[in-house]
Amino acid sequence: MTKQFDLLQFLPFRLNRLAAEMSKRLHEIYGERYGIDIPEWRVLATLGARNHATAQEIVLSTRTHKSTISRAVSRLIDMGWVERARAESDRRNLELQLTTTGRKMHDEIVPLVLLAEQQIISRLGSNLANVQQSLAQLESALDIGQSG
Amino acid sequence: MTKQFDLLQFLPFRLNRLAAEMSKRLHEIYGERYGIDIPEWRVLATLGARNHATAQEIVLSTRTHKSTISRAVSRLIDMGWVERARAESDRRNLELQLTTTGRKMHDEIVPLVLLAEQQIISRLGSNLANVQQSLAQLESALDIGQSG
DNA sequence: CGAAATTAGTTGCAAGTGAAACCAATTGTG
DNA sequence: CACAATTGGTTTCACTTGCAACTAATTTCG
Repeated sequence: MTKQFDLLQFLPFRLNRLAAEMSKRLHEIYGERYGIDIPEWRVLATLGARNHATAQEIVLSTRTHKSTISRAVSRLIDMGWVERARAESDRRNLELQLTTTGRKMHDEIVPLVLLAEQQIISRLGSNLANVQQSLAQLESALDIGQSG
Repeated sequence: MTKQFDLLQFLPFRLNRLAAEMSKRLHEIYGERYGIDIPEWRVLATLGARNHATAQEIVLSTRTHKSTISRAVSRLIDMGWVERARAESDRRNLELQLTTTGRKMHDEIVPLVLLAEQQIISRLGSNLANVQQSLAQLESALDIGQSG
């Protein structure tokens, strides 16, 4: 018999469990109230921060599959939150940006998710800096660039 | 305009991205070589550590949905890695345990995944203790019990 | 004892996802 | 200039998953 293996101490498992629990809580907020899912939220948040971006840029910065982003963008366009136009520079590129409505929704949702994050963060107390540092170290160990 | 929201610094997003990257790397090891997926691996690892358990116990300790565990167990039984028998004590319970083959596969796979974990961990260097502590703090902040 | 409630596990169904094939527009090169 | 190669994005398909409804075995309690 090999040395006992402890799943509960296994790094990938712990990360998975933390991420699943956190996503679930978040989605309870923006999912129910605004009818969007996680990929749509990521698009919204990215466009909110950048003002405009192509789908490809969103793919890279969020590390989400391009077909997932494509579908999320389509839905946001259907909802009237996002608009799309061919870029002048390279007409293959479709520049995305929030509509007035999209901006309004973004500005409404962001404080809610920040509040939810804050509730977790507050429970970390003085360990917050430590945790943030650890996340950065893990990202670095996994070659996940800071900017995507 | 609200204060800019930075997705890349957002705790849930970072956890998701870390977990996704880690799972992907792990699955490249046991998935390709042994033809099992993540839920099956979780069942295997749990039974390997406990010798026997019910599906419900695996559900609780891995925090995986019971239908997912049910299907993973079925496949492992089909593969001849796990066997099942009604418990004497409470005949609703189906006690699961590894077969001889299952134990052999477990003992083969565990060193491989531990090696993969070790490669990440080694890149954390002296920060390892710090990271482990942070994970425990996050688990605690999210009310994820240590034992499931 | 027997009906109602409880608990373990399975399965049908609908929704979401990634891989790969595909389409569209542009750019590079002979 | 035309055609191959590249790049951005979409869609089809197969698969996974969670939820909810279900079956089965057991326990509780009038």
